[in-house]
Amino acid sequence: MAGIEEVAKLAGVSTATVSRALSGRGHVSPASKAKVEEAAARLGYVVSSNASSLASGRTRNIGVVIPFLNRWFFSSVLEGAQRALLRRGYDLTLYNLSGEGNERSSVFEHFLLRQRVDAVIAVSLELTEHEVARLHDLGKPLVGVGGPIPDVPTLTIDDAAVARLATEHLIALGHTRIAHIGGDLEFDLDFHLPTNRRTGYEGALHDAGIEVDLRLFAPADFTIRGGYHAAKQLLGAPHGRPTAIFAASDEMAIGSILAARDLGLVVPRDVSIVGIDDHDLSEFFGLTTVAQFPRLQGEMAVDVLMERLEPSTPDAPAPAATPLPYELRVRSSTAIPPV
Amino acid sequence: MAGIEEVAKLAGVSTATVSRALSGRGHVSPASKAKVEEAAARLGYVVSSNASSLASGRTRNIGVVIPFLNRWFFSSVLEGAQRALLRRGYDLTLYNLSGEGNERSSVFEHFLLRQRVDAVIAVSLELTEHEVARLHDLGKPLVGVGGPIPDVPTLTIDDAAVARLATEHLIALGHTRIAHIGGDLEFDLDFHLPTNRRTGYEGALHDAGIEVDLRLFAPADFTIRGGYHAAKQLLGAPHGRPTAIFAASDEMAIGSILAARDLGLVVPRDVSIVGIDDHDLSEFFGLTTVAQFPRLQGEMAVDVLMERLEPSTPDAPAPAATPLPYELRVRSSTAIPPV
DNA sequence: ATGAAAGCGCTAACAG
DNA sequence: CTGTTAGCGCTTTCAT
Repeated sequence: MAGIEEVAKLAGVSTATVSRALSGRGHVSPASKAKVEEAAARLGYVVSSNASSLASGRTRNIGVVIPFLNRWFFSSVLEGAQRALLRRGYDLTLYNLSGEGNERSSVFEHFLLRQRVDAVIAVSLELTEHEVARLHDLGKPLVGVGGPIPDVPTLTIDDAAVARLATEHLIALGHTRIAHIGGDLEFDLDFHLPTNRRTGYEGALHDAGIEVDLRLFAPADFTIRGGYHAAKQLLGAPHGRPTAIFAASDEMAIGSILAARDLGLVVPRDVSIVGIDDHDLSEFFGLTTVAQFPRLQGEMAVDVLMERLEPSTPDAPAPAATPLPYELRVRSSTAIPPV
Repeated sequence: MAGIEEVAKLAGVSTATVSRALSGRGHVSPASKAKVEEAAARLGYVVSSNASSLASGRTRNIGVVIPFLNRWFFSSVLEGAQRALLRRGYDLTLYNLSGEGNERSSVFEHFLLRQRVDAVIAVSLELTEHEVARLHDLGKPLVGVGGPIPDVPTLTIDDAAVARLATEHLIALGHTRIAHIGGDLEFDLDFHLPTNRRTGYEGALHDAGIEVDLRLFAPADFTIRGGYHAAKQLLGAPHGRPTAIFAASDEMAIGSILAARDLGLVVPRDVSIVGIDDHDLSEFFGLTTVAQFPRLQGEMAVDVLMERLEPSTPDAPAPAATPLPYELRVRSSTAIPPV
């Protein structure tokens, strides 16, 4: 493994110049820069990130703390963040908190503190004040994705607005008996997404003069399976069956489609179904949904961090709570209600 | 941020003792060890991984190179590896190669070489000799998961045996017209899994005296959607329809179940379907499958690496190609063939 | 624009 | 079992 000294020798300059030429900080004449680059390439030289970090205090590494890896939303955010970081020459160190609670504390008490990361991205995690403070003390910027964290810049879609849009789509088609499959309480603890979506749903009904019928609400766990069971309850009722279901996630909506089929109902003729996400599977199922763009959210989180780590303009405007895009995608799971 | 010196002062010992007490290498009296730990806790001291790495040459960080994040197999392997590493106090730095080809080369030419990782786990990646050599030169152990890499210890299920087991299950039920949905060529380039599974399938047929009918093979892309379309082809044939389908992955098998339903066929009465994986969704669909355990595979990969990084016994036995467990899970998608 | 040299914070001989 | 000390490989003032 060639060191900086060898590169310096080969290029006929000092190690300081090599460092400057390769990192881009400080001025170096084009001539020396070329010589250094050529020498580095010839020797296959790559800076040691440890030595560099120790000397400079910057690691060029970002920590991403995330509760799940095997769910569409989370893996998509992760993918977006990874891409954006790689492009900028940053590494991504992953902390998955899917296990029990003590993993969480060890991540916050040890892993994140050992100076391995310059900043952290917390995905759908409600951090305690103490956790935030700990990071803050170290001067590590923190940005959240999905689920607001007090005093921390966070990227999160407007869940109420998204839910309202989905519901309004059904209302516009003429539906009035619109059921909702939302999150159960357990899910609401971590981030208030289910509540917010439900609020949007109820708001839309209310504005349309439709009374909210509590019997048309069913909780589930955001999985296909959970959505299936919830929808069976809703659609199996002998009287007053809803003509439409708004599910708080595409996976639950897909479960609802399958439940409808098993009950002999034709979607969308007998029942319309709409979800939120635009999950990978949604197109296949012809699911109408409100798309959110988690990959983009991951990328944007990186953008926000970079602006704080390497401000392009001195007056870095801290985007407090950037609104994120979403978009209704009408496919074949929604139609006018049965006559 | 407290440093080692302050801890040493507070504990009344030298920095060397602090280092030894906290890292566990070298002998320290229980008394000093206790004092050091107490002092460290009081000051909220955590070693700087950079300084430690630079001085010791060990980073306590493992690189994981993986082609997808949003597929069940891959995210499960990742999750397993992450858990196992966290438990041992290691970090995991992620390199996702899902983008274009140049991401791959930059990962191998720069990221992995900057001394940030002690070792790398390559998931379902066929590395070039050059890539392997590059890592080898740096003295970085490398272990593969899924898909053999020449001269590198690799954890991979016996795809042929797994496929054979699935097929034999169908044969034992009395099926003789057994179709196979396998990978298309594109998939075979990276790791020969599709070919191996097909070989197992054909071997089982052959041993049972059943002739392989090429018309009963359909390629797909390992997704639900792909499996759906392939199965429609297979099951839509007016004559000589297969009575069973063996899909090379659960996602394709699930697609097949959906296709059968759309064609008015009842599973398993009219057609039996079996997959490989035991995907999260398989139980919900009642899919009979051969389970593999990707989370375990990720954990085992870490075990193998640890044995090389921190040998427990001097005579570290390099496990060349550990066979991995798999298990037939019979559910409700397979039955005797229609009369 | 470039070089000399002083560390960054810790670990690992080496003594004792 | 513990302290002393010399680096680990690079970045960054401070001069020039």
